Amino acid sequence: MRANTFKSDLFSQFARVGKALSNPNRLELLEFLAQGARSVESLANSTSLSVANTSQHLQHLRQAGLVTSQKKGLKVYYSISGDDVIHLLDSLRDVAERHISDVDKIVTTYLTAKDHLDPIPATELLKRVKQDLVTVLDVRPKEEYDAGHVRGAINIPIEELEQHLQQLDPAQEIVAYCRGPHCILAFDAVEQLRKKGFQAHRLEKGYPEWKVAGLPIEKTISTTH
Amino acid sequence: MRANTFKSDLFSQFARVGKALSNPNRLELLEFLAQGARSVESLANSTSLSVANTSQHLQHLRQAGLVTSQKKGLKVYYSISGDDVIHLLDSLRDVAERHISDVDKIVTTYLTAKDHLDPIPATELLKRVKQDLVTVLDVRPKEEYDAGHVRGAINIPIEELEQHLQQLDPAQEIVAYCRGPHCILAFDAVEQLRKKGFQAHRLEKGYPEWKVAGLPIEKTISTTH
DNA sequence: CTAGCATTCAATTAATTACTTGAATAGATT
DNA sequence: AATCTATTCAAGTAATTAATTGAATGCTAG
Repeated sequence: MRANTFKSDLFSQFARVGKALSNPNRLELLEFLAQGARSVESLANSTSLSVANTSQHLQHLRQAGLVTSQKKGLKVYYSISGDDVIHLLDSLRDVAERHISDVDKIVTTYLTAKDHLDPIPATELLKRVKQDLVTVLDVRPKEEYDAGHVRGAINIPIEELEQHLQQLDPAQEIVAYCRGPHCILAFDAVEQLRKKGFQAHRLEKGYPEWKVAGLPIEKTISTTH
Repeated sequence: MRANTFKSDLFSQFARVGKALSNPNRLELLEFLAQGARSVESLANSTSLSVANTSQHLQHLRQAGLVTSQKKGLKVYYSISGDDVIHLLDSLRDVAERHISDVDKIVTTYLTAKDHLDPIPATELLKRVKQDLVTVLDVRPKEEYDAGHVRGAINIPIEELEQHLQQLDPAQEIVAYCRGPHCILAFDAVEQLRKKGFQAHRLEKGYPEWKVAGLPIEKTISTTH
């Protein structure tokens, strides 16, 4: 029957994308890639995976159409295929957050702060930035910041925050962001900053969402090497 | 390390949703459920699955938060958990369509018509409806039409289309829709109608997308039974 | 053109998943 | 209370998936 094989062929294709999203390690790789292109080795170092295993997962993702790869010199760089993939990941997290009660349990178990630290939406941040009311703080590793960040944001990786507090104006509100709505770095940063007396908030989502919304970004220019 | 178990715990939760989307049969069940609530038996009849197997898949979906169940009399009715799930499914299909070349291959293999039969977007249909320029045709089974349909649409299930052509005004444009952007029913309907000399087009997406966009719908009132 | 490096491939093992079959449960109907 | 009906549970098999290890490939730079 024409209609039935068409249907099952199509659902099998859609399921390939679902399969790619069905492994926690692959989801972590996608979150890293959403920040910018990365080599296999670099990804393996950022996760707890072996290089060979990382490579296999990346190929799985590529076959599902979620990432693309490009060889540059000795290294192979993987990137997210498009903005639609960022939206898909956002949708996935959104559904999980709304309908799986364990997600909320995990967040409240690991984070002491109440009501998720009052996240502020991107549009609101943009407004305050224009009035010069806030310091925007990117707490991701330098590598990710360099690959692209919210325009005007300063970068203090979370591990260095305590040592570099003097870079921050105690009189001005701070809005911290990182990789996405559930990335712990910004949560941690806000907690630390509040303890030190700063007025700190978390950006509702992360850099990838800011970028695909078409909001202003900038990159650290890298010289050819 | 606090951050790492938080992260892997969270990604494991998100992966549960991915897992639920990783099986073609579950995706088909979700597509049916997106049309309206359905009993296990009814879903088993609409698919090629046994009742026990259908039940297991539905439980898998429920554990991932994608569907909810409610017992009414003898039967258990399953429903989509929320609009966010419809968006997730749309996002999934969108990514697959854009980045997996096989998807386009399948569509063009099974469908002779060129450029996917000129789909018209929902906003455009709404405009033409207001000017009374089109007949909106729902070609899904009556059960799905009754559970909810585009306001003003008439229902002729695809198998009955050939016998009921006299219900359609040959002078007016026809826009056909069904379960979603890749549902074959509307493709078939447009093909059939064009052969008979009608000016027919396909609605770009299906009923679930129309509904979650907040566009006007209506339901067939069912008496209690 | 050889040595070194990043990535991929191939083979294996352990774990998970899909589906079938038949029995069990929990409500509704007689 | 006994029976019927829709769904779920439980056990078993076949198939798929994740991760490890070590070898192979394909560039690059000396």
